[in-house]
Amino acid sequence: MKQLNKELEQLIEGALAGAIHRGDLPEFEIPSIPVSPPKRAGQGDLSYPGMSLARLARKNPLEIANLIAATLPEADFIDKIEVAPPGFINCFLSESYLKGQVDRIIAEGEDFFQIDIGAGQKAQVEFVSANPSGPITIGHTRNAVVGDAMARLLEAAGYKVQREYYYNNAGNQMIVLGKSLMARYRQQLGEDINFPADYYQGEYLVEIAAELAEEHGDALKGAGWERFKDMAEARMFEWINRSLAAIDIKHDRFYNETSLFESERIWAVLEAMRDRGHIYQSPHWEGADDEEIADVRSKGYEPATWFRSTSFGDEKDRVMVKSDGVPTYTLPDIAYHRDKLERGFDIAVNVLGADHFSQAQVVKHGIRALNMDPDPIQVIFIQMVRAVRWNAETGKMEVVKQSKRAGDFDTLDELVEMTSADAVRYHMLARSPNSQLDFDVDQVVKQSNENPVYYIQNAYVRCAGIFREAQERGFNDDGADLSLLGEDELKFIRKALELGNVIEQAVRNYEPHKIAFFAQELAAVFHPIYDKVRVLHGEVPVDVAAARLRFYRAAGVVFYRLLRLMGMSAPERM
RNA sequence: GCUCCAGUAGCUCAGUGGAUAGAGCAUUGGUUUCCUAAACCAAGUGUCGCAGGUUCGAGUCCUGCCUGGAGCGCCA
Repeated sequence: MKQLNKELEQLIEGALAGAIHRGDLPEFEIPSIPVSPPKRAGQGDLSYPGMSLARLARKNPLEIANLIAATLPEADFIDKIEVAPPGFINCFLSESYLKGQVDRIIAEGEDFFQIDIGAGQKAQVEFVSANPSGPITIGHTRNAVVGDAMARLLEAAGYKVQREYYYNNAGNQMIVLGKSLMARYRQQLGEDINFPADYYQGEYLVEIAAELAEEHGDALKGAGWERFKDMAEARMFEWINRSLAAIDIKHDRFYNETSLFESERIWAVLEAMRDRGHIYQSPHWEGADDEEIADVRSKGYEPATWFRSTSFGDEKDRVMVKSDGVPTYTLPDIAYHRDKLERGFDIAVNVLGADHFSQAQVVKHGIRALNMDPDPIQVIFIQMVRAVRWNAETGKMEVVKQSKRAGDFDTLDELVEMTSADAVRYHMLARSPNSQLDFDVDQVVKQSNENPVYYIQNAYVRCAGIFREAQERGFNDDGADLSLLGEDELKFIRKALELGNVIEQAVRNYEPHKIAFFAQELAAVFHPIYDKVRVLHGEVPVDVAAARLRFYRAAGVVFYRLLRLMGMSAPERM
């Protein structure tokens, strides 16, 4: 389906080129100025600010606008062009074109506004990537929802998309996880043993230990922490997948951090960086001040392996391999991203918590140090999530304390249990990733008109309801004459046709939340029409009813598409 | 101290350098012989954190400052 704003931009640019060619305007490079829907009625459906050209064309903006309007070629979607001071060119869409879109929408179905800015290029979205040491938390959930929506939008924009989870199953944390489970298991067997403060404290390890004791009795008594690590990891992996599946999220690939160790790729990466002169051995980094040096001395460190990331603009150099010979998290992370780029992704979106900002910068420096272009790596930083709740006594929003007491929650599982997968997805998505998110527990729990989740889904339900009823009455939209549609229906079509641009903006700016706001806006256009524009009613002539039924068929298609883009279900009934 | 994010209606937040700044919730009043009222209609609320600057035009861009959050580890 055409993106009308793009079409109009091209027509205007063509008209400008013609005017320059004829000498009506002086020679200048035509800038790309976006056409957008104006805010007010009477200003048309698409608007181009001709004033932007005044300086370049050295001409009165109104004159320029008039010149363009007069020479703009005809197009099937344009009804008329008006010029408004100080220099807007307002385009009114043709009614017959709009009415015809109803059939186009139905024909495209689930591919409604499948655009092609990706042109089949390979894109990857790496998201969640939570450490397998505990359940998916409310923070991971936001990451999951944003990442999956981004993947769906990239698909809608014509990219081939792979969803990947970087599975941090290497490093000290996994050792601690294994030892924690081992200690819990022994406690289950009745041993009175110390459980250190730096072990994983969560109740879930106690539960797993209890299951192990049930299954194996004391048969695992002599097993080492490695065995417990493997069992803990397997359970965590299964748990994480189950939690994510509950909100309809599935990764195509889990990329194990350990594979980078086993294949020795991390060492290859380190050597490649060393060959280019970015690696050195030292007890402290080259730019360390006296205080840092004194600190290092007091700790008695042997020399470590440093990456001179300051060459790429970093504020200090970073340790790649600790003095005990164990790599930091950063080295495999760089190796991982090199691998991503070598797999040939044109876009590699990385959804990360804002607390990973510095780390992501270092990885990009590392990629540059390998003489590779980090440009395909695009990072969406997600700001913090807090669960909040209205306190009627203080009259303020309050942060919900994370606790296991009834009513409070801090995991995805509990969140879904208290609300619903759809509610979680919508509310986590309907916010700019750059904004901190206050997740209002009570509002999400409410299943009423106070909740935009159901407002949007109900639009689809209503479309489905009309069809159910029509079918029962033996009525259909065969041979519908779309010219019988009225201004209300056209209003919906106009809004629905903005979807292509919404998808493009969301993809180009890596802002998947835009789709959630658009869905809400479109539902707000739909519901008043539903109340007003009846199909199965005695006073509606049969031919008009058929046209309207076809319209609601198209509306249903659009809402289905939107709900799927957000990863939400499209129920036929509430 | 440095870096990043945010500050817009009572609350939670949208807002492509364009026209008279928007939505949901909350508040108030109304609507159903008709496809599910989880809906609709109507009403009110703004120093867009502050001060400068750029521009024909700034909530949006630049500079400085204030407030809140995140980061600045031989953790992952």
